[in-house]
Amino acid sequence: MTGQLPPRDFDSLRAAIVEMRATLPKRLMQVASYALERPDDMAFGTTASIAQAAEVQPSTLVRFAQHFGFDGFSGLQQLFRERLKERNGSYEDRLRHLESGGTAETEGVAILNGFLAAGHDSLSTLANTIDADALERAITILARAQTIYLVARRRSFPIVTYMAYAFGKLKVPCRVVSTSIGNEDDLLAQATAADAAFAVSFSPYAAESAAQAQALSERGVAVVGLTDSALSPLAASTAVWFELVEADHAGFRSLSASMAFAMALTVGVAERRRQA
Amino acid sequence: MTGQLPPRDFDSLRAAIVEMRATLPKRLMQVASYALERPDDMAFGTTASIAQAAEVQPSTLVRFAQHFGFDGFSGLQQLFRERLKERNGSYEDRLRHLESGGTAETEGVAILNGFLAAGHDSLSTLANTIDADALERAITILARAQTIYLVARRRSFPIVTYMAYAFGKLKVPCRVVSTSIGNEDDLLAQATAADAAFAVSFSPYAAESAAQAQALSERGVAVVGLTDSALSPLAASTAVWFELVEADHAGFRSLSASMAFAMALTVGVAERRRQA
DNA sequence: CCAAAAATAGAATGAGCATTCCATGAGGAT
DNA sequence: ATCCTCATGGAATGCTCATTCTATTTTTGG
Repeated sequence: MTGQLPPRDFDSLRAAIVEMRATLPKRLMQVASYALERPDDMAFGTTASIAQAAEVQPSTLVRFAQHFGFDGFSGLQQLFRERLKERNGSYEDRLRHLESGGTAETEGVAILNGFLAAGHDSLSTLANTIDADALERAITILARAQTIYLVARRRSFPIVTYMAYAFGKLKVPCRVVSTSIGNEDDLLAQATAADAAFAVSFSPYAAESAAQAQALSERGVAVVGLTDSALSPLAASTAVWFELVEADHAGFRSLSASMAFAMALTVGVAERRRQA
Repeated sequence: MTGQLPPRDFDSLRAAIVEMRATLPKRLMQVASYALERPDDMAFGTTASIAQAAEVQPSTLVRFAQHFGFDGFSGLQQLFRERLKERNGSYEDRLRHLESGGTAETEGVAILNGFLAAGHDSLSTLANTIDADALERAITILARAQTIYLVARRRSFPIVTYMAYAFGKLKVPCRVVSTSIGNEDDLLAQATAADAAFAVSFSPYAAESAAQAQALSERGVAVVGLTDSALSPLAASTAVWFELVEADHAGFRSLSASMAFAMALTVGVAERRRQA
């Protein structure tokens, strides 16, 4: 490709990269990923700083640029700079475009916008209602635990699935109390007062989740709860619980705020354990 | 002014310039005018190029910067660069606002606010980048399917878990291609051209997801993809794919926007099927 | 399994950069 | 009028940058 004309703008470059995806050598691919992932940094950085961030050699950046027909890295970087400038200039344009486009909105986009609006609402509500003390206590409880038991069903299940994934990455021992073998009770029987649990249950409440939270609580295992109402059966048997109401769109709720909360709790716990 | 602290952001600088308007020497005034008039060029230019454009000496630019408390021109230029970045996404803006406003903020709340800001940002980005046509096509493909196969691993797994739950409620036949029995291939072997699949894969991409999406695609099953980069191995074997980049907080990403998108797609498909 | 080709890492290089320095010029006070 | 102060122009400087070069590793093709 070296002999050809270089892409004229950022979108062309993007297209060229996508097209060559299959044939691009390893390191050049690394640069390509970084370039598309963090275009702002590409615009401002130097070969040295970008190379370090992308974990390649500075010379690789030059080879990458030449691979796409540029003289050197500088020519490539110009594309990223112009992109930033243009984004700025046409900012109002884009807003207007969104507004006008809003009239000819397809049904799919209308639904998506509904969920996006609901997501914003949920996140804002959570920001305003969060109890800082409760959050600290919850982090303390979970950070102290030997093993964290994660209890959830149905709609709440994805939340603990994600937490389990993140905890795993962070080397925090946890177990999802799940049911494909049907040995949940055996699993829970292993929990001791040195452990802790995190239980999630949204309306309509799954009876098992509440029952398991209660069982754990009675055996001296501290339970942190996440639910959507003070009347939730979960609230009764938790040491700390949080109320989180996801805004709904047309009767359906997404998990936008719950996921943000779950990640905050997960990272908070890992951070606390790291400090200790 | 030379001894004082430099302005922290572009607006502060602007205010400082306006305030000193009367007492600023002639050449420094010239620089000030140029800086406010063409901030983009200030962000990208070199002392030489800017000096020429503003019709002053390079050293005047340095003196100008020092006059406002910076070490040199580079520190001043940083303000103009950050201004350009922030215009694009208000994420960092908001984070800094949260930082400055939250005086007695506990660590847990700080982390949560980070994820909330990231969530808002992700949702906004999704709203701005969604391709309405692609969404309609995806809904059409999935609505026509006899059975929808859901492919995802690791971080993406909670998304399809939730979709499976919601599809179940909505009486749309679907199957999560998951692995506790290890019969994934047998499961996929049942898929025909009358079916369709939805595959999710975020970096770092799980090889199995991409492979399964490709296998399905090769057998005539239309695949709708959700990923975070045009370079994702998933993009190669999909009939329609969406790029969704979750903003991160301290290197961790939540699934706020992904969940909103998943629900929009789910409800959109159910709605389309109801109409047909 | 080997040879040829391509890709890569890392040091070397030269150009261009921000910055400093100093001589000169302008303006105001005594 | 003469000094003093501060702004200015422009050359000098040292440093960082993008780029090139070469030895080595990895990949490709017979």
